[in-house]
Amino acid sequence: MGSQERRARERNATRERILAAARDLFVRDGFEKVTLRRIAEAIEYTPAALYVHFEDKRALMAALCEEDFGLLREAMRTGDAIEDPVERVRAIGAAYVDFALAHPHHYTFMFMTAWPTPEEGERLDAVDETKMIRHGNPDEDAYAFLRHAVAACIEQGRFKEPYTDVGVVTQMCWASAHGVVSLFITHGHDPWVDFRSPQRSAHLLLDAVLDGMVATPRVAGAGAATPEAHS
Amino acid sequence: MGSQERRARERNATRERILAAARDLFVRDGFEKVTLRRIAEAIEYTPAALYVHFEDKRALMAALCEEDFGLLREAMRTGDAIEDPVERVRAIGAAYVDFALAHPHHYTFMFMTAWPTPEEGERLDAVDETKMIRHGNPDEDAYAFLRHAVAACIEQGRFKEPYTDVGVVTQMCWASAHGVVSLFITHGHDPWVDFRSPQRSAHLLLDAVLDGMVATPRVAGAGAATPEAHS
DNA sequence: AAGGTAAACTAACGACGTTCACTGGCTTGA
DNA sequence: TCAAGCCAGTGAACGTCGTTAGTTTACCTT
Repeated sequence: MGSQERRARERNATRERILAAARDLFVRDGFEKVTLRRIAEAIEYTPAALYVHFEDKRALMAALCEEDFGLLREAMRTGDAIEDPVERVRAIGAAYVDFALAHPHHYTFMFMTAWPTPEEGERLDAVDETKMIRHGNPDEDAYAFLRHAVAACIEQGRFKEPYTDVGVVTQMCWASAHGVVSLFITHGHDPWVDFRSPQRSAHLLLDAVLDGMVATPRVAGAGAATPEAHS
Repeated sequence: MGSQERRARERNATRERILAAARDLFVRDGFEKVTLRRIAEAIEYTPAALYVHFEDKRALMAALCEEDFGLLREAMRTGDAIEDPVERVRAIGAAYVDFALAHPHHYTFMFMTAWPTPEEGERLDAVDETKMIRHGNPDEDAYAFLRHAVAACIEQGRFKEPYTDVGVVTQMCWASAHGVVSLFITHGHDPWVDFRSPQRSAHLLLDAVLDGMVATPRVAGAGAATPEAHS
């Protein structure tokens, strides 16, 4: 019977309707306005109905972001074709920044929300696998992607000492992009700080960092270390 | 009569007791565990009593952080004696990072929490002055402090093109420190990212950035651009 | 001693996430 | 064909939260 499949399809459809309603509120009003009751109301359901499709609110939000963070993964592959690893890192950073600024609420949720640390008691057992994967995977992907590009830089001897630890350098690059966009998201509209274009700041910062790390800043290379490349 | 003064003193004392109880919960359990009801219970008061001393929860939290952020201001003055402006920026960054890692909950609240943006309707009138000052002032101070050091660098021609915009360069430096510590705070304990010492990463990042911006990286100067200065 | 002031209390409101017993329509198998 | 069972969704409640209005209580002033 295809009826089972139809049921599964219907189930998935309402799941998607829930996520769509949530995304609607999320993108428009931000994280704290997304309420199970509001989501339910939007699709003319009862709040309790959402628990048929998601374990809890956090799982719902995670699923929502996981969907949209496919875009980040895809965007970061922009640099795939670039053979020069330093330029690839630069391209990845630019894509990352563009994504963050295009989806500030998602970005806030995924990269700027400190989840309650597993409280001593609840270790491997209580924290079930799906939760870990849901939360960790999307950006692990992105992280691994950046790390791979950084590793290529180091393997080719493009970075001088002491910038030869893949983990540390990856975090430095990540932090450069994250630092600019997250500051802009939280303080970009504060009146007391004259915020310029975050894109420009981020590009300049990544340029400066890479310029500071490359072994031979102004040698033939591939034009890798000329900050004027971005305006 | 000194009775008025005594009343004021008593009033201030309970205000401090409230803040102390809040800080206790805050430092130990983090932001979302700090509840007006819990604070009140800790000092054997009723939740409603807190509204005699603070306008609302946010004002209470802001007052709490404002107190402790005096430490940040003080810590950042460490570099005051350093005459070389680039080195001063480096010292400021180091103090900033140390503070953030020493007070992660405070740091999260002040620099990583996106406040609800003034919603179109409520502009200059609705958002009253005290709120603005309470929120903006502590880190504006720190921001102005960093900005001043950066301006000295630029005035002395220490940074090459295109790193000559005080605002942009200040934000780049700020973002470098903030990027590392905020990533560490949110993702430092995630199993899927092998986080190294955030201090080391932050120092290296700031070194790389400054190294990438200084006009003549390896010239007599003042040893300003040797990343090995920090391990 | 009477009146005023202000800190603190009692009690409640509305909104939140979450739970649990239930219902009603659909699928299934005899 | 019809009883059994499954399961998406309901209704009502629980405990928590921030916040408010009205009231009490203790002290100060006159």
